[in-house]
Amino acid sequence: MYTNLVDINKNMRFSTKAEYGLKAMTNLAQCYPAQKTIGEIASQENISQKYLERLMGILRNGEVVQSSKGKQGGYVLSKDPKKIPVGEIIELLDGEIAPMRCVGKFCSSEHKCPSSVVWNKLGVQIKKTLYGMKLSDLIKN
Amino acid sequence: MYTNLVDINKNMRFSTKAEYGLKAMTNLAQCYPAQKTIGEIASQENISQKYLERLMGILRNGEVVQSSKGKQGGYVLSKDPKKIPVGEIIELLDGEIAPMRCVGKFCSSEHKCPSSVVWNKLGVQIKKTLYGMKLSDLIKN
DNA sequence: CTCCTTCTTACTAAGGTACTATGATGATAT
DNA sequence: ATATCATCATAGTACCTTAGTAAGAAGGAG
Repeated sequence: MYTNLVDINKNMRFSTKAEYGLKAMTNLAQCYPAQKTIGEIASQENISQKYLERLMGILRNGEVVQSSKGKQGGYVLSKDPKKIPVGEIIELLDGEIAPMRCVGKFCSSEHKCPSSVVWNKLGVQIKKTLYGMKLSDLIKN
Repeated sequence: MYTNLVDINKNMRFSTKAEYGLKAMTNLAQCYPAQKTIGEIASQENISQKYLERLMGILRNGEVVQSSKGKQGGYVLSKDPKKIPVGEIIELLDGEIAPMRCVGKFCSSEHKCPSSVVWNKLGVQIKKTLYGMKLSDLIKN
């Protein structure tokens, strides 16, 4: 028997950055258009506050949230949850979605390997799915 | 600016195991029902032979290929390429596809987080896409 | 018996994730 | 002003996975 080279897929999986970021965003969506502090979000979603600070920084650079400093500071969504696609949040945090590295690096357009069809088709599917869902679809009210 | 916590997505990407394995399988599909040695496949697809040996072992355990040892030995597909879904090969090599760990570990069925909707929906989509494609779809003839 | 294959385990370098630690910066209430 | 409370930013670390390499055992064909 092979030693467990394979057990459960760690590939083809989003990081906790995406998980935490999406949780924080849905949390903010639920109180939109009110604001909240990172401390509140972190404790409600059970995320390390310090780690979440960094993630929120990325989301702020990506302009899906706005922040205000100092006392009475906090975070707000910068748009209506109906207008924020889930895919945008995930790609901000995890980088562009591309299920395989062979995009222009190994497989150039002249020397395409047959399996590249799979990765391209899948990439399109994933993006379509994630950009079709909006933040507002994730909250019950 | 944040130091490049994020640059290009390394998550949500298949490993080279899946890449190499799929290349090897399409290679075998092209000469089906003839057999080939690992050495031939490795050099044609530009993969480390030793590494490929291990991957082929996984595929053999998964019963998508059959092997014969010794001189005149080699590998054959165990079924017609039309009957081998791409998803089967990938899941053998990379493990079961689940885009987020929250399947039964953190999010139990009673305490579902809103974002789990995303991961579940996406997982279904990905599997549908990958099991819809057969090995025969990847070869031109 | 000796080639030529597949089969198996053990090991390792490089790199990424998921944080923690430490503090700077800035707004507000007193 | 100054204490307080929040965001903003950099540096460092423990752990784990990937993507191999190294070394050889097992077994069939001639």
